[in-house]
Amino acid sequence: MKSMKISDAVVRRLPIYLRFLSELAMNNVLTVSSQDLGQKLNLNPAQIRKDLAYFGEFGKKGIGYDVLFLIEKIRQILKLDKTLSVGLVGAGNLGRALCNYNTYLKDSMKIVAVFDATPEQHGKVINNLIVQPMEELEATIKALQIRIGIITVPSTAAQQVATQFVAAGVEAILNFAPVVIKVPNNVRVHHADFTTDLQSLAYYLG
Amino acid sequence: MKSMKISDAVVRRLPIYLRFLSELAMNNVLTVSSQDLGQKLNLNPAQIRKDLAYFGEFGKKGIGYDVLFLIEKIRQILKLDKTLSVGLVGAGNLGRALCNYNTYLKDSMKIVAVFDATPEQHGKVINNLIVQPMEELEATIKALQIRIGIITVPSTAAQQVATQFVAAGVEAILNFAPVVIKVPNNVRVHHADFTTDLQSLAYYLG
DNA sequence: TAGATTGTTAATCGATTAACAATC
DNA sequence: TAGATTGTTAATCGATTAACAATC
Repeated sequence: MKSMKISDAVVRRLPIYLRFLSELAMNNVLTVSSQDLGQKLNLNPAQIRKDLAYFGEFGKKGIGYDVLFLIEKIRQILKLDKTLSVGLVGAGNLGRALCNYNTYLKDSMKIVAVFDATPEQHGKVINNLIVQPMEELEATIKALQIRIGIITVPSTAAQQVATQFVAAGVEAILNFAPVVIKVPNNVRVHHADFTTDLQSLAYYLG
Repeated sequence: MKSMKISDAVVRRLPIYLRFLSELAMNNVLTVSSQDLGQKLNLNPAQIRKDLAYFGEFGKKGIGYDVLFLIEKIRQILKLDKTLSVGLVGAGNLGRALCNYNTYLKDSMKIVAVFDATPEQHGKVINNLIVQPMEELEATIKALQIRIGIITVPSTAAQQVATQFVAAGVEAILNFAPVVIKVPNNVRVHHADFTTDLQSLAYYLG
């Protein structure tokens, strides 16, 4: 069980469970069944039970899952039980917008440094963060122990930024640039490219 | 072949092919093999051939695919050969950032209307678009024949906006709010939620 | 022709769902 | 106890990959 390989599909559902569970907790709901969860999240209850069972026996037969307990467990699984530092490169419109999500991400993650290649941006303040030049990227990432990088630069610069992130020791990258970037096997990349999302949507028009 | 059901996984790769093919075209590359494509896009060549073969015989044995021809075909498949009108609700930081992608989306899609619930936003101009009140949503969507909607409002308002979109005749929705929204079966929703992307990334930290 | 590459079938792999004994 | 719901196995479903004849 311990060393079983968990599929990405499972991992990507965990934050969705977490979010809904947090909402339940805010409403003082104490327990929830896989049936409830499935209904609210448009997922099969068996799938939810299976997803959670990969990591332990979190539920009680006949009762369901304790909301607060499950929140704690999923936080641990996702390594969100401590605050993770995030660095962002690209202080354009999108980058600045993302910086303002810090309040939403709350305790689990925090964007702690912003970089940009254009000198005009340097020194500008975004949500209490000072935009730094690229030359300071490596030193800052190491000093602040940044393990996750966000890329919001134009496509043409994305690969170069990814390479710099990796060289500085970043372990995971969220890439918003509409281009496939390549990194070593030990670094994880997720693509958050809304242009491809939009284009694939068009296929489903009647 | 004509009525074969294409999986979402396939549809979501088509825009990625399209983007890279456009880049090749800009560099005056005339043909490309599935091997080349696979290498550049981190995909299996057999998968690429199979994806494309769902829609027709676009390649030439021994040669590969004609770049311009394939671009045209994928545009047709994705219904991107004519300009699609897009409406956006939520003129916050993220919404404003997305409006500036109009130039990138070029001919295939265009955000043509922006709405917001807060009166302070009404009348403001974003990238040549005037922010309209929600009361005008339905009339504007019908008048401009908007078929795709983007939601960039807070989670608490997302479901309501989705319902309004559907009522106004929108056929596909890209939801940036970190919440699962429900729509009728004939409407397609894609979730573009970077907070869950980020949280699932954390799982892969060493 | 020889080499390259497609389109497609078959094999493999993986993910989802159904079913149900265990049990709260 | 009776009803509800888990954890898990088995069945199903679907997606990816390998292999190769066809052919440019």
